[in-house]
Amino acid sequence: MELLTIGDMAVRSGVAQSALRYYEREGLIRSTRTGGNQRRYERHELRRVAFIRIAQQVGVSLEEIREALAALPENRTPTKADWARLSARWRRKLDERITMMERLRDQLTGCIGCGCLSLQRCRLINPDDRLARLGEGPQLILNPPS
Amino acid sequence: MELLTIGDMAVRSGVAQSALRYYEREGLIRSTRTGGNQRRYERHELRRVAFIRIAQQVGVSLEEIREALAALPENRTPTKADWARLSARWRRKLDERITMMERLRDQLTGCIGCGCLSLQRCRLINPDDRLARLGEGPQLILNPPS
DNA sequence: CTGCTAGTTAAAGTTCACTTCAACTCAAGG
DNA sequence: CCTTGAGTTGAAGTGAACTTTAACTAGCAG
Repeated sequence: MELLTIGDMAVRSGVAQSALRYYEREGLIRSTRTGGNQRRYERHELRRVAFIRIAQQVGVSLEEIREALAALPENRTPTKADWARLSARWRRKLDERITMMERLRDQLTGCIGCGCLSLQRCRLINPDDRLARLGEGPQLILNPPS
Repeated sequence: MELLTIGDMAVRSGVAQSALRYYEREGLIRSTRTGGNQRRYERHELRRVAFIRIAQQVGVSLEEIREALAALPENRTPTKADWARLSARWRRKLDERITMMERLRDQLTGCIGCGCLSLQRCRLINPDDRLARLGEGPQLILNPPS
């Protein structure tokens, strides 16, 4: 089995056929066509789909994922090195997101102690007036300092 | 300033007025009305809004948040203890979510080494055939064992 | 009273990520 | 040749979480 049908892709990736067609329309994955106009996928497209689903779990939009995948070569099958680069970048995104959630958790824990949870007013969520210039809302959580 | 107008709420919570009205329609927050039919919010409603936004950051739907907030008393201003109970439950949700993202990160890191990312086929994402009966897709990530 | 700002409503519109539908084609088996 | 199963399309529908719009009212300064 050289190329995969859309049915194969759906079963092996756990993603609905309609979603795969949608991803293709949105430029996230690609396929060639048979004489009878049916899609055929190279096996490495499964990795793209895997990457898409993993990135979605992290809360990344399809638009951002599309941009990230654009870093992969158009004309040749991506190598391990190509995927490694992409995955390393993504690992950083994941780390940032985990850090943000840990901060959120720690602040919530703090708020259990003080009984607050009052956004701007709460020194645990917004401990520094300096943050005020960044805008309204719980800045430390929404726009964490990098 | 005893009660807050919707404008005050919007500024102090960083949430648009239209969103506040929406939350009220959906039963997430409450207000009283003036003689002229304008909304007036008690200050503790700011905490509800804070909680809503924090929970959303964790990826919880408004429906789930509504159910959680239902644990707060209807007839009296929530006490520190009320908020502490709610926050403690939420902390558990946050911990679970963080654990899931750490697993995701570690698996992605593993895949940088092996260059894979092939869903079912990848032993790092789906290391045990036993998982197959749970359905298609990268089960370890989508339905992590509790 | 005139303006002006801040608030009210119901209803319609928006974005994202898909799914569903209707009508159609293609390839293989009997 | 006929049926069946898998595939195709564009268009419309879905649900979540809001936002926008239009037409209206309330409260206050001058």
